[in-house]
Amino acid sequence: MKSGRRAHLSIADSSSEEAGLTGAVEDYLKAIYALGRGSVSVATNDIAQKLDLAPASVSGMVRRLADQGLLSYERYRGVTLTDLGRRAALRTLRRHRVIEAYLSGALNYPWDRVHDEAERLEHAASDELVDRMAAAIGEPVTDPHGAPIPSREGDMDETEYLSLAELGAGYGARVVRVSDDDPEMLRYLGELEIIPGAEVVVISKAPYEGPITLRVSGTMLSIGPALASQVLVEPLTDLEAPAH
Amino acid sequence: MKSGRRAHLSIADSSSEEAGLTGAVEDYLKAIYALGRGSVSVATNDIAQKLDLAPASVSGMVRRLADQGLLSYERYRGVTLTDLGRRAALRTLRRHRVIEAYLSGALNYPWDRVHDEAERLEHAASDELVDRMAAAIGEPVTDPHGAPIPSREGDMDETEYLSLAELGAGYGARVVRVSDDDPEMLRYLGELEIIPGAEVVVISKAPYEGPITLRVSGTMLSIGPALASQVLVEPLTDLEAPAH
DNA sequence: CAATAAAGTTAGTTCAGCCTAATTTATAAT
DNA sequence: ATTATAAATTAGGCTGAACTAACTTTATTG
Repeated sequence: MKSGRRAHLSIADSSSEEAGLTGAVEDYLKAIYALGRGSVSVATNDIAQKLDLAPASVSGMVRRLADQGLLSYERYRGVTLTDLGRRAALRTLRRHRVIEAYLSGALNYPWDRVHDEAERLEHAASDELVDRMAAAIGEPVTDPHGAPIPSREGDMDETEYLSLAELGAGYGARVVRVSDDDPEMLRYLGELEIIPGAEVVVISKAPYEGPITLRVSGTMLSIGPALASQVLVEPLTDLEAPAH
Repeated sequence: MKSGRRAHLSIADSSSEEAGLTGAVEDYLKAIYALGRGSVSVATNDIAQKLDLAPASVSGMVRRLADQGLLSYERYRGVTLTDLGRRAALRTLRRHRVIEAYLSGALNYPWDRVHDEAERLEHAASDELVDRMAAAIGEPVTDPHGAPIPSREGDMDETEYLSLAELGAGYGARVVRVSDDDPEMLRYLGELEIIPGAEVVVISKAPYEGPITLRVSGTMLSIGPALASQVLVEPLTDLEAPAH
């Protein structure tokens, strides 16, 4: 091999220079982390579905990732991130969410478009840039959709929340997080003011997957359970069964 | 080909979604533009050198770029950008320089590090992001090194400037631009306060590529011609041959 | 104007990531 | 225990973008 060459090794040397992972690898790790909440074993088909790839492609990549020590893998048995892989995943997650928060907070990006932009920038931004962004907007602890931002050291709040669909009629709750990858859904939720921090009260739930009626900032509205399940909430204990 | 697939086609669909050029292609176009000032024919070997690639690699890529209509190419004869190619190059240049200006202006990035960061981000940032950045810092017309930023429409100030090495002894000038890709040199120039906007007076020039003595913001200093040739200036007609 | 140097090109490889098609393994149901 | 189904894997191919080694063109110059 000629030594000084290779300005472009695809984008291999792009992002986290420290780690030297390609964008594709970072996406796999993120997906595996998301599916396995960090340590549970993940099915290759689920990875394929999440990344919109053919299952065969995942089999191939997963072997390479195992060779690189990013995950452990037994044929036909699913994969689990190693410590190295988990840390890399969290680093990418931090990048992604800091970038989202920055775009929203500093550049007034609408919340339904930050995800796609961050999806690309997360592979190109240096740690220094990400840290400067975080500092510039006051070290946020969540992204614009309420997802927790891992610390520089790789710790992340893993609290599990209830979804709005699971909340019983009569209960009040505060919205903590909404799913971030469907722009249209985000625009709709925004219109309804179902955003992190908002207080909602479940007025009623129709049976058989029927509509859920809510009061959100004084307004009544009802949404389907598919949408409600994408909204995570923290029940307000002091606001049970309000006058109705 | 399967239709809905392909989440990762390398980074092909990343950057200027409108154009769908890969990062490598954008780099080639930028290099060719820089070498040919837009319309002059450029030698493939020069491209190879600029991008730090083997000449053979350039031969291959250049053919593909010609197929895509981005440049015109005759074997053994060098390449010339087409209109399409030129516009793509200027789009990338705009991205690059707006990003540099933004990093410097909004995030306090030191001017010797903005280039490398922008080099990666320019392939990932959307036009919308670039426009928002430009707006956020007041639509700058140059980057932190004094290089002109192409307009959204693809026009760029192509004024040619004299280098400090070419300026005669006794003449005063204003620094308009310094070359941007050597961090160490930039740090040194920064220390000397030889930065865009600074006024310099050439006190004397030693013969045979000897040192050039300058006065910069009240201080005397001397630099070699190699460095001086990287500093572009605009002579101040009203400041000739100052008392000395 | 031939000899050589310099510039540029082909040919053939490699690697990352993807694909489809065919096959294998694991699981669940009779 | 066999068999159907679902999940996962191999096998084989393709593209983009690089490389080396060997060859061809063009340019230079005695």
